[in-house]
Amino acid sequence: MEEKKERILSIAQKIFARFGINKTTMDEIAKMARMGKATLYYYFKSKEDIFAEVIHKESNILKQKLSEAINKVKTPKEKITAYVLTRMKHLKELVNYYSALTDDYLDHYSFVEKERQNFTHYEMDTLKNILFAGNNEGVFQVKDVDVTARMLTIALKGLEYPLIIEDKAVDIETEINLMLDILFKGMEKR
Amino acid sequence: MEEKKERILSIAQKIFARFGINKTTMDEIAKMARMGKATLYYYFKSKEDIFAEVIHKESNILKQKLSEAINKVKTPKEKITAYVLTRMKHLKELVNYYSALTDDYLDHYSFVEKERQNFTHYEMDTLKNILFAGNNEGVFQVKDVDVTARMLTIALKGLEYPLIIEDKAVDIETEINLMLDILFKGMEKR
DNA sequence: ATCTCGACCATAAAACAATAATAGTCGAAA
DNA sequence: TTTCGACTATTATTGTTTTATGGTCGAGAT
Repeated sequence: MEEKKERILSIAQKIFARFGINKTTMDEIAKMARMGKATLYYYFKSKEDIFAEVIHKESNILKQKLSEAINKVKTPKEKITAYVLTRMKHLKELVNYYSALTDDYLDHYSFVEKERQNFTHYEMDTLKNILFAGNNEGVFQVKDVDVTARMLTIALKGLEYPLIIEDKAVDIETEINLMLDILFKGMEKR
Repeated sequence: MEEKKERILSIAQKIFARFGINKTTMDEIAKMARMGKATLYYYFKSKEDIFAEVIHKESNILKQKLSEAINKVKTPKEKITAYVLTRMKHLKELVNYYSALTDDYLDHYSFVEKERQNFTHYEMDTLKNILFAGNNEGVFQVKDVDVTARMLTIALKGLEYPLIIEDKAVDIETEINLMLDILFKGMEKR
């Protein structure tokens, strides 16, 4: 029954978010889901497997939110702005996924690596498409779309840092907008 | 005798670089310096103290290299390029300092935090000065110098990541130059 | 068949004790 | 002023026992 699986996943998601994969026990998940531990193994192969699915779910949520945000606006500039802001906004909410992307101790799980690559791929693809469209519409004049897309992801990576330490003195959204202003001016056709 | 202190520091620097602060013993340092362990305590208060001075020394080396690189060229654009490339090039060489900036397990040492802040301050100051000069010379037209400088540091922070995993497929220097091209275009007066 | 679980096992983690390493001190001496 | 051997108090390591936990199985419920 797919519905039960979902229930387990959403419970596990919360517990993982709070304690991480190591400090979360199968008994805990089972108890919270009001079922025997053995039952979990009827629906999932292992603890890793549950975690992997949680990560995957969160990853898809983020991708969906990003795609939605992009489609809601028209111009390439708006799309990039929407992308960056949406990414910032939702990434920290998806605790498990975020920790999968950043925590070193999760490196050795192959599914984590797979999910990371998958997202990087999506991110690069999406940004490249926007840049291409911008070029075609005559808004941008980006020579090397690949490099520029990579540059954007690098900048996004850098932005995660102030996001974590959440320095209240800095208004991240304003900051991002000013930063994008410069980037846009650099990419604009003239 | 200040010279002896220097000798101890430069020996400790090498050992710390290889084994980190925890796995380095005072006996080791003493033996390498061909002196009794107790003598170390004549020159330094503690092991932390030695490490702090090593960090401080490396931090100063980096600052000096950066200042040199900047002064060697004239235009603001050249200065920024020189800054970024010099930073990339030398940061990974200064092993102890680099690990102080990045390793979480060093967080609780107050001198590490102090050194981090100190460097961030230097970095922001230096970049801001270049941007100001660029504005005054009519090369740049940067509205908010503070935010732009912060943006540059964020981008630099993001660049550290591909630096660590050193993906051979990407030529970092070329990448940086292309990236700076866009940024310059965005900051240029027109 | 599909699903649930108690009882069970093997392994991994925690707790503990005993031992060894190590940071740091001190007084004597060069 | 500088050096260091001998010492101590702490911290880290190692080996051992105990506990916790991931995962299996077969019996029974639906």
